[in-house]
Amino acid sequence: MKDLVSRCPIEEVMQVLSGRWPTLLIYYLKDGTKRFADLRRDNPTVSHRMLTLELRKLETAGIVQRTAFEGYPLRVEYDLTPAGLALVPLIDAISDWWEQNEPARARASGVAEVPAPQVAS
Amino acid sequence: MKDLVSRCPIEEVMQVLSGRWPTLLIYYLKDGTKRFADLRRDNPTVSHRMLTLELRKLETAGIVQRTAFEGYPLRVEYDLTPAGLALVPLIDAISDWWEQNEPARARASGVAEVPAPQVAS
DNA sequence: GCGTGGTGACAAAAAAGTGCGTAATTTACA
DNA sequence: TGTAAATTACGCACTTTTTTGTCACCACGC
Repeated sequence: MKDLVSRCPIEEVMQVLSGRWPTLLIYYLKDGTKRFADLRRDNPTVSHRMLTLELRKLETAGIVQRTAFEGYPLRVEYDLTPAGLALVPLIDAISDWWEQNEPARARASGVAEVPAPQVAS
Repeated sequence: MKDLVSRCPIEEVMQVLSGRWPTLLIYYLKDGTKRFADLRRDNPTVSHRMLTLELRKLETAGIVQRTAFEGYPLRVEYDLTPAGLALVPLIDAISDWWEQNEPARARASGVAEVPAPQVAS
């Protein structure tokens, strides 16, 4: 993560969406407003440090809206922004693609044949 | 990357597509058959070790087709599989989404206001 | 002795987990 | 009634784990 800016947009998006959590968090937030503790309950394997870091990243990327309320006990709400909502069907599409291509994966992880053993010209 | 299998498909795809190289490699391969050295020339910053590792990953994921020819000098060709080709427009869509949401990002990285300072009930 | 497409060992760097502290209020319990 | 403890959403320092880079080496042919 040297520089946030790169030549092509794909590199930039992937800096945000790469990793286990970003897409998962987007999925959980798809259901509506969530609080920090809610998201931890949704996915118990994420550490609180990671969760804050990832949420901040999604926030600065304009995907997640963070709303902090004054007073104790603390209360912070997370929502998808309109941009974040627009991203959901795109992630869905990739998810569907993955499921549809399961047979292709099965084939690919199978035999590794040498298809055209060529003779030197 | 503990186990390759997880509950939901998104987690699985992201294990393959996460990182700088997977999507970039798919983009370069979109133009047609490429050899190992071609891909290194396309992106000089990837180390040869990373390139082999990433290509293997994409291969076992059924995205890339590897074709090795007998004889010296060695010759190995890489292509997108039909599944890989089907993935291209989906990545494109996310790339477009990213570009369209640049203004939203600009806003998000701006001020962080406290919207509703609530009084205790 | 360079190019080709790798593999493996080791080192550096990056990412992620762990545990502690913080604030004010609520609740738990003796 | 008093006090200890839990809750909430983190920040910070430290350690562990994972990822990535570097270098050397292989195979052969020109």
